[in-house]
Amino acid sequence: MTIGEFATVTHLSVRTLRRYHEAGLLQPAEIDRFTGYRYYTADQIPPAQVIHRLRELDVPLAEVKSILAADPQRRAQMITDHLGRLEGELARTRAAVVSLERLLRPDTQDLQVEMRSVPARLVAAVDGHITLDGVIAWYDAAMAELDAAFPPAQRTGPPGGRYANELFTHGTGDVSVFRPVRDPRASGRIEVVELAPADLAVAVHHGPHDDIDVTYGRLGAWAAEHALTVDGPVHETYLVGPRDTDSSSRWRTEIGWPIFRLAQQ
Amino acid sequence: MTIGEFATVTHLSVRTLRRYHEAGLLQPAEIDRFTGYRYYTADQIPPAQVIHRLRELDVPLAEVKSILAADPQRRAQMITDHLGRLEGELARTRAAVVSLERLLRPDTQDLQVEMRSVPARLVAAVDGHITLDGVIAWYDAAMAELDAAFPPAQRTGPPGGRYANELFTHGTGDVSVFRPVRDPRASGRIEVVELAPADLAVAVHHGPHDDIDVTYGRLGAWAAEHALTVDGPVHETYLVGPRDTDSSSRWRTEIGWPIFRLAQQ
DNA sequence: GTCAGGTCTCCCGCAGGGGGAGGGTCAACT
DNA sequence: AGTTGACCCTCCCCCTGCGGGAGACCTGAC
Repeated sequence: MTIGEFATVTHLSVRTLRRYHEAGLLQPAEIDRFTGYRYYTADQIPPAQVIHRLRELDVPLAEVKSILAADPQRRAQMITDHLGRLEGELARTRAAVVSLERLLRPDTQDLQVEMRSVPARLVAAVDGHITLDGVIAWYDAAMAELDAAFPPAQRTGPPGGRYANELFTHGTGDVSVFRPVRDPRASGRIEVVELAPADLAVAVHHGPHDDIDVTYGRLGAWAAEHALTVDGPVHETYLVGPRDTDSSSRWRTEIGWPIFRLAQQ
Repeated sequence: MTIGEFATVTHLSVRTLRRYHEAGLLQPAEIDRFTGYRYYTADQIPPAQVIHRLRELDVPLAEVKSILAADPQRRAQMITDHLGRLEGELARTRAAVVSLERLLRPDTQDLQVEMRSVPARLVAAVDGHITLDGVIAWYDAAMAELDAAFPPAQRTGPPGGRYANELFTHGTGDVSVFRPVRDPRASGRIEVVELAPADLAVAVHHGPHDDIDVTYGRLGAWAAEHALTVDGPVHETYLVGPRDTDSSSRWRTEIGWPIFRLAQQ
């Protein structure tokens, strides 16, 4: 079969077939050494269709290649993994829809902002340098480790986190989650850390974190209107979180942004 | 606010803000005429967040721009339209998953292929030149028009369609859907057309059309093994379709591919 | 005045494709 | 045995939305 006939039979475009050849996904059965013409055979139709389906699922070409090269069991695993990623994307899309709706109706109530000086304190913390996509998974794992190491009786306050601004503006940055506990000690990834003191502008975000950036924005607007500059990593304190309630609409997250030169205002 | 501060507050990257400015999505409140420095104000935070959400929903920048420019009612309509498209994508993704599973388990039964000479016949048809994404919507509308013009008593056989191969290989092509009826006559988009005679290789696809290309492929493989060349637009005949049953798994679609020079074999 | 960190513009990269140029090949006609 | 039109080849540029990095300029705190 010539490439055109093969394209007709598989419902792929000629260009796409050439690209798949170049990428090593689908080697033509025969290539004329003199003319460069690609010739395909009927038994290449099923692999072409598998590639087509995987591409419909937005599997990157490189991953398609390794899926095709893997044995059936490993292949099933890779496909399942990818479907899991699609699930995650779907959840994020749903959250964006909900948040967009909220965003488009005008604000009903004003944001309560409080200035607060936080002293230094010793906590059990897990640090990491991570990317924005992985922040949820990383957070869950780190917090689970802290919870396991320090049972409720030893805890002296709600857990918190510090997030470098580059995490949001560049997609990657330093993150730290911590728990204040009676007797902090290192174990596994957990370290004993002294949190630096800070002057914070503090507001509370109600509900799930899908649109927490709205509260960030309002807090930033407040700072701008008061001629203050936000600076340094943001502080989050999980007053009410997934470990405390089943309903994410009841979550309460305190957001604290270090305010530059607050003491000298 | 400088662009960096604004980026921190909105959780957008500096580069992205510059791009949004260039694209005319978000004009900085002030631009220094001498240095080119962009300066933003607090009331630009909400629009920036709306843009952020729309981009999370994969709305193209151009469309974001027109959404922002539209009045609230029209805006809501455009967003609803986009969510409809996302729904469609989701459905297609689900179909691809199901079809991929089918594809990865080996074929259970052979395909029955029949050779058939179809004589010319006069039908009521709707023609169009369409893109692959719009084929379902176009088909539904055209078939509804045919159904309305010719009530069951006047119909003399199942409806059908002809699809140019370029539709699949280049994403756009000529399509025609038709119904054989007792007394074809033109009205609206409906024309009276004489279908050209053809020599077809015919197979029946069972089930929904999500993986109809698998049957196409098997039919193509059959043709290749019999040293025949598929040529010309494919014929589909909807023996059992959505108008005949509630369960898409009971659909039966006859696929006929014109075989080149069959008569001289 | 110095100097680090911000900011500017401009160019290149990525994915996975499409459009088109310019030239060689195939196969069905006369 | 040509001719001719459809096919195929490679190569380059463009699209989207973003990131990386270079080189130059600006800002503001010491």
